[in-house]
Amino acid sequence: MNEITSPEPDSTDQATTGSGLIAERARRLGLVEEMRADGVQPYPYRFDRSHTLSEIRASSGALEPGTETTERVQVAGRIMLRRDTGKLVFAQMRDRSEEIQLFISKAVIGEDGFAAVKNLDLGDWVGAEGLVMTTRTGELSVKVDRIELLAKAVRPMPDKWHGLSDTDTRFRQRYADLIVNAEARRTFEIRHAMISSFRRTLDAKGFIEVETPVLHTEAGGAMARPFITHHNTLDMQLYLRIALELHLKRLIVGGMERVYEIGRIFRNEGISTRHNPEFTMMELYQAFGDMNDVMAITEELVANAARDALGTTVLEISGQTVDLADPWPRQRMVDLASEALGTEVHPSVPVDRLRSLADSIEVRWDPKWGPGKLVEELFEATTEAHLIRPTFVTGHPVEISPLARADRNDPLLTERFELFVDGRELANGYSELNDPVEQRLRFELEQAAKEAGDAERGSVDEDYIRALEYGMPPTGGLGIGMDRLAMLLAGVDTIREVILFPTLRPEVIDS
RNA sequence: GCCUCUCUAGCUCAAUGGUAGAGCAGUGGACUUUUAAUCCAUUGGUUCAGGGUUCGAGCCCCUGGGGAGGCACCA
Repeated sequence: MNEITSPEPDSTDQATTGSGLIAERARRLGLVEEMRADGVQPYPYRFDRSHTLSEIRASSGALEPGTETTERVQVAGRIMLRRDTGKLVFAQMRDRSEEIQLFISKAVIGEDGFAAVKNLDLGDWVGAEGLVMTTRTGELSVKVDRIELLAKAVRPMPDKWHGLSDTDTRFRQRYADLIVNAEARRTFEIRHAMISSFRRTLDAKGFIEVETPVLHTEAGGAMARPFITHHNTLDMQLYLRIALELHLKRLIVGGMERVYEIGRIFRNEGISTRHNPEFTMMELYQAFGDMNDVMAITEELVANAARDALGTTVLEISGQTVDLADPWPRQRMVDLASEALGTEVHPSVPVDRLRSLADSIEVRWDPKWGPGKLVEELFEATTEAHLIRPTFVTGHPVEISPLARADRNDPLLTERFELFVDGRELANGYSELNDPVEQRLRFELEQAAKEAGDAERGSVDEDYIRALEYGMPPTGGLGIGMDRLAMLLAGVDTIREVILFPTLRPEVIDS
């Protein structure tokens, strides 16, 4: 785009008589000025709408072709298409709910009104008043006798037929994407329906929605590199949270019994089709329960969300037909890895043996890793990508699960599960470790690993230990990656499609 | 961070190393039942940026930038 720094006296005239974006914008701004000169407000303050477009379609969608009704409506929306046959203009109006045709006859609306219609551009917001009718081909329409510009679009819309396809533009200018791409609108409707369904399910079960701090003095509750920020007045370093877990469990200590939070968390790691630096997690904690209780809740939440967002629990996932309402298989991580490798995989297996197994399938390993981490790596390399149908993988090693309670039958494993669907991890939960003495030992192991150079490991959260010392009841906890669940329900293959404004490098915008 | 691909008009896309084009949008004209309306005419370009090779570069090479996919890391 041109600099505005060279305004020759006649540059505006030139722009309006030429073409391209500059001229197009100048032409439309010119129309705005003309309206003002005529005493018409091109950006009025409000409009009284009597019906949404879907309401009209619901009540009058079955009219016979060629019907004239006496039902008067006031509708508002954006002009998406225009078909001008001279003294009769057909315009497609769209609001949030629907699209309906405006039937604008010069004989009905009069000279002045018709002249104003001729000045409308695609993308303009208008309010229109008239009678509901159908054309002789049966198209439901509003026969307009009054029309008012509600907001002038001075920039042209993307291609009316092809929409926007450039991913860069779609994500940077999400507004334009939403205007022209119905798929994008549908995806975010599904996302909303899913989140709203979660709240209904949890509220019905007696869970209380809470909000906990985003700014943390220690980034705990998960293994991830945090974003670091700074508070000026306190002159202290703060971290953006990487999980909701530790604060929510403090609330269980406080006696709230059933809490959940749907919140944004931040991880300073790579970006991919499955990862955005900020993403939305739902975590819940239920007193007196264990991992089995929260696995049941997981199944219910996801099945309900599918029902509410899609009207069905049956999904096509990577070519397989899956009914989310069916119970999901539960398999131990060590069994899956053992089966895949044809030999026993377990944290009790000597670390050298596990390392050579890793070598045999070309999994790179770090000498700092213990047997537990190696078990997880072996599972991920052999099995994770093949878990298409929803599957609970259980029994993660203690070494990689510092906040989960040890398995009542196997001290090297925990009562933990992760839910995998379509090869992606979607949820994580466990029987929460509530013994303050053991929790301190686990934290100390984390801290030692961190000091040995593993930036993703944790440290000792003294306040959290103090909370546990007051006594935390037996508790089941769950975290669900809401973006990934939205991907599953919407059937899209990148997380950017379910995040309205995904993280991108800054754009250089010239004027 | 590494590898591969990609970037052309407002949008969607063409263009053997040889005059940068089309459709949509826009402009002018015709048309009172269209459905991406149609028909006639027409405006519009720093081909992401900067270098290089060449008689000649949108195209080949180098550097940089944006984006996408994959790997690594992770959820």
